Amino acid sequence: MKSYTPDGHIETALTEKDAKELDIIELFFFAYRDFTADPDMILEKLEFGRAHHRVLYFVNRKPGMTVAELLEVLKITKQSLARVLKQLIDKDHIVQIQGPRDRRQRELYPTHRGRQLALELAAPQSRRIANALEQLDPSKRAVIEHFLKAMVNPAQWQQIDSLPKSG
Amino acid sequence: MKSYTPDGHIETALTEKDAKELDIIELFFFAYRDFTADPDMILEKLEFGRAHHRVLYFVNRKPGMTVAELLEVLKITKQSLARVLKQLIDKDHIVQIQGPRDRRQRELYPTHRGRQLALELAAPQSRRIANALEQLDPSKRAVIEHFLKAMVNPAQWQQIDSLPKSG
DNA sequence: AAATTAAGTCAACAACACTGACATAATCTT
DNA sequence: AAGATTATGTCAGTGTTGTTGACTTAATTT
Repeated sequence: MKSYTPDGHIETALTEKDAKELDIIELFFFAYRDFTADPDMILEKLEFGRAHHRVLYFVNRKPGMTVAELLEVLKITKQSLARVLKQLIDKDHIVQIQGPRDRRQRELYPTHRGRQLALELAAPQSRRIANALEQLDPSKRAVIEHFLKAMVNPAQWQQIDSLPKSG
Repeated sequence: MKSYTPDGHIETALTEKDAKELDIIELFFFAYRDFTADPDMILEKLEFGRAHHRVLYFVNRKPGMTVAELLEVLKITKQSLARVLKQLIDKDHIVQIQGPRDRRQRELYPTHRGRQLALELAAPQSRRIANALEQLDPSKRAVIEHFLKAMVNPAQWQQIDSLPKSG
């Protein structure tokens, strides 16, 4: 059914017959694109980028996190983290405190400003999610969460589970 | 309940009480991180990046797409697309054909090689999704699709709807 | 005392995005 | 037919976010 042209190019679209789950592959792309676009606009005004957002987010979710833990979650190198973290510290969004048990470690905490910004950045994302869930009946929430968690490598579920629940 | 320390840093974690849907915010982050990691490994060997993947994907999904259409979907500038597209053309994954109606346009088509690579890149992503769905009963598939579509800006639903269905 | 670990730093580099300016060819408008 | 607009391509410069590799410092472990 794949139609070839004289010069060898393909005119037939790739569809579900060729590869499964294409619809979800592209929905995931579009959803993530728009999901990140909202905070990006806020960050631009502060001369921060998406990398700053990620650091700020996780430090707020787990205050006292060490540098090594953060690197594990973000899956980037310490040199890459260094620049971004330095800027967040300089602009008084995060502070580093020498680890009490092991004084080589640096525990990361948000300042009041850092907490405020994290909340401001979370707001449009919460709104987008709440809006998407509203169109579903409440029992469906668990389905979404289960699906998303199953999309994550099981080896890293521990990262998710280590974050605090609603409390 | 927010506990301040003498020097002003915050030790209390950000939780659902402070901002809604945090669990889905972070699940979305982790899921997308791992979802893109699989094709990234394949691309590395070919000296391609994630940008090449996105171009190749959409050209395969809608052969004959023009440059302008692609820019709209990817939300990048033509200068940014140029480099990546040139490399895909040089390495014989995509061809450009002068538009038959409007000869200013360049219609983009995958070559056989380009189709093969698109399939190879889609494979691990399909597998990951199929595996995540397997743990749910089949009726739940529609719930996921509905949720993901609702996460996309309605103004861009037309981009999703313009892609070919299984047919 | 020696080895290892946590973190920081310097330097070079690459991918992928951006802005602004300009060129060419084709189409549309008047 | 002339002029304006459109689709694409290209050149040059810049910024963010990532990489590798090498080295330092201080603290902890062996």
